Amino acid sequence: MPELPEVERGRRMAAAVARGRRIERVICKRDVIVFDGASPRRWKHALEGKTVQNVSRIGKQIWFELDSPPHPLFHFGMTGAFRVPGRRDLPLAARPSPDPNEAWPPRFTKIRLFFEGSEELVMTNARRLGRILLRGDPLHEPPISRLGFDPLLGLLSKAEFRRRCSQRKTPMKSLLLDQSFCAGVGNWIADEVLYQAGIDPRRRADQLSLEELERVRRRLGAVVKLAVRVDADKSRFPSDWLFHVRWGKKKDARTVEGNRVEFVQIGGRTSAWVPRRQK
DNA sequence: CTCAGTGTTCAGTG
DNA sequence: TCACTGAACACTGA
Repeated sequence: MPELPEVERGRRMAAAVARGRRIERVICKRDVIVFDGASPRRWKHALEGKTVQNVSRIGKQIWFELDSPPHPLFHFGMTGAFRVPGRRDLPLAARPSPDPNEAWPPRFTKIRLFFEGSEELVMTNARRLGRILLRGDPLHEPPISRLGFDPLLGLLSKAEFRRRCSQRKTPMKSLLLDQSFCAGVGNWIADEVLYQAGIDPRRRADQLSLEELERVRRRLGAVVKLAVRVDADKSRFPSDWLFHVRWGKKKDARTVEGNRVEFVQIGGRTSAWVPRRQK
């Protein structure tokens, strides 16, 4: 379930386990898709004995800075996640009491990293749309080099945001999802931002007024910041967010704040919006 | 059995 | 070449 806030939670979890520690052992599943052709042997060789200096994130990409290249880069896709034993990976409020029968390593584990101090970090990926890659200079190579601004680390200025939006004829919803424009936004964040900004998601980016664009920019910054502050724990998202009604089946008869929620396909993605509030 | 899905990429179109 | 669209990818869970 990874958009920027969930990925940032993953980054923090990984940092807590890995930062400053030496990688003692690596176990990789053979998966040509997720590892983009790299063999388990190559991964073992690249990581074992190295120390993790830092864990960084831009958009939905996470990478470890090791003491020497290549550096591992993780992308969760639609279903990926970091896990650590004992459900310590879940947000506090959502953490069930420890289950002694919990399967470990979890189903769909792709890589297990064992650190000094008996720490373990696992990445799972059920639907194999995630990627685990090695990069010599992660920041300056794809996929990271192709990313646009990260709304948490570097929200664009009003003028620059306006300038870039004014050259795009695509629907505002599609633009927000474009990782080369804005890194880390996914389907729920885009819908939430447009709902809070009061903008019809189908409207072309270049046709929003300056005042409307500024509302979008501000809500983008605010939604992401708040979601990260509560560690992507949805139960702590404000109760008036569209988020709480956008999921699941039975799309008819849903409301937020008494207003009807509609669903429409935009750029191939289901978009939830509220005609009464979004013009 | 069918279909949608918190993501990305790439071929095809104008 | 550019901007944009839609299908494909892979597989689970409803």
